[in-house]
Amino acid sequence: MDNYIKNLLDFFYDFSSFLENENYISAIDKNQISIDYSSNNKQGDLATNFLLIIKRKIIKKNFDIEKELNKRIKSIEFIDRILISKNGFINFFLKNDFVFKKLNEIYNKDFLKYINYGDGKKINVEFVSANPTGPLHIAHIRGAVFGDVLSSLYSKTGYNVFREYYVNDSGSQIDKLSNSLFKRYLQLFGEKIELTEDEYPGQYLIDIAKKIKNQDHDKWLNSKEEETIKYFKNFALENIILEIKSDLEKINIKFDKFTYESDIEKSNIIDELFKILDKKDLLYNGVLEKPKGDDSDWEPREQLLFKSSNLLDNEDRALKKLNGEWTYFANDAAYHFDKCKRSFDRLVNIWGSDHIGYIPRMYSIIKAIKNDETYLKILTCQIVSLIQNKQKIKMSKRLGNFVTLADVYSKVGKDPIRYYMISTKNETAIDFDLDAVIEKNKENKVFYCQYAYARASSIINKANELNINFDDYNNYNNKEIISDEEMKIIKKLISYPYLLYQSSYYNEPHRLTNYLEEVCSDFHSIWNKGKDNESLRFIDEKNIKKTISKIFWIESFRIVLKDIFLIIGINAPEKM
RNA sequence: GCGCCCGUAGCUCAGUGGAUAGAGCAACCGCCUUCUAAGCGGUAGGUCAAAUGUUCGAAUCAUUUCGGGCGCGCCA
Repeated sequence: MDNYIKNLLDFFYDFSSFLENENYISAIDKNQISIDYSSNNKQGDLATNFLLIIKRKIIKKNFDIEKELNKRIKSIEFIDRILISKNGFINFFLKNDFVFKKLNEIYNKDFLKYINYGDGKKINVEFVSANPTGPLHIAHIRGAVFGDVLSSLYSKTGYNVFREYYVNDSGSQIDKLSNSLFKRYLQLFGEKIELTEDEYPGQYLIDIAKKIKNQDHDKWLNSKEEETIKYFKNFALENIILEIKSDLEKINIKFDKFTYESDIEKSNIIDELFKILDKKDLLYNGVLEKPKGDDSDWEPREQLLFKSSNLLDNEDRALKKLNGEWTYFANDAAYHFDKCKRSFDRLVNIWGSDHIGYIPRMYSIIKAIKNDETYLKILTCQIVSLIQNKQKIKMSKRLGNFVTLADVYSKVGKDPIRYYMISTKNETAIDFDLDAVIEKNKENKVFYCQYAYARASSIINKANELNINFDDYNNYNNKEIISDEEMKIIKKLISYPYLLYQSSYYNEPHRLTNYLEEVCSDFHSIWNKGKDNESLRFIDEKNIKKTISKIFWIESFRIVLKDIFLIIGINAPEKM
């Protein structure tokens, strides 16, 4: 949190303690006191609800709280004056000198010291983790971008971030994948063999089969079955994972580690975890209740269960399949145990909304291991529906009609994808109208913000050409040469560190794009005022003093924009 | 049936205890002899799904109802 906001909060904590100690008011919940940037800056720069909180708690009515407040507030050096509104808000006006001092911190990129809220802690962010049974499609992009931007945001706010992808390269889905690939290979040799309904029909497996044919020719037509299956499985996985990595790189996403489920299975980490669970009396052999929904082929069977209902889940969960293999959950639990052991201070998972039902059991595992309910945080992304020809497209892997990341990338490019995917709150389901994004750039606000950056850059370049030197800036009295509109944008710029803090704290990167659009709108507006009125232009060669004070905030504006662009992973073009 | 998410302008979405509910797109009217018009200014557009409650104050919290989405076996 930026220090002056904290100072102000502390002031009101102290003030309320004073009022309580003197029995002017009864005890209040201090957490209810808030300091916010005002939505309407005519009423002030910051506001607090303090008086509203204590309103009902007043004991001694003859004590003039406002008078006492006015007296004490003078001790805060950055407050120019306060204004108490009719409805009870206390509005603060910042001193101009202070505002320019904070702007100077932005200009000197000296603001990060206020937002070191991660304090160097190690945080592991697991995201995407799409099954390697096919290329990434539109639904995966959201989680990918969200996880990546959130990670950058954590870095920015002082965390030591580790990006990780969990590859489910094991289990029956992978067997189906290699079977599908083998059938495609056989088809290339004219064999009349069809995929079953639950196998993978996408074109990508035909392409991979062709690769095998080109490389090995008919080698696998008559080989030993066991060897063949193994070969096709590895070949499919290797190729698909490579493609996934390359797709992610297209939109600038890189991981520090890919962890493979098959490696977890091979290690003894599952046994290790189970010893712990057993010691805590959380394992037993039992029969699960009959499921709701479709239960046509269900029959009661005894199996190894995790007593998650004792922890944070509403029922117990299976760990072992009837055929003796571990369930997906057992492996994933072991994987999380492994992450716990790798000395991270926090774990964050980004999951698709289709895994929401799975959250309580994973929290239960972490609680069993760490006895800490905050160690792991699972965030979910709601689905992205694709709109084409004004209609929602139902995507299905089985039908093979999903739109891939590569498709979307080739049509709109990296920046619009990233910007769009991050500008909506992760828990809102979104409709992605591909036609609109392709046809009209305007539909995507990324260009609006980048254009503001390009315009600002052109000013700076021109100033450089004119050899205008910013060093004297702090000697000037800027009040007289900065307009109200410019003051407004400057005040928004100095709130940037607080924005970073809040976005990181609430895990909400979309706050960044909201802020961007606001500040860019202000900038475009000021720019156009200079078109109508020459005296409002940024560069005036006859008045270098005025020019420098304008350029100073424009450069600060660029610094903030570039900083945000970097976090959300888009380009900062100096020309458009 | 149960769990989670959502319902805000014609469309896509912000706002999630605070002041007169916002933006973009679409519509309409203006602004390029100009530091970049991918821009700006203006007009129009709202029962914040509904009801009740909590509160000094509710789009925001609680309860209920309606509507939509995603889940709910030993799949992954």
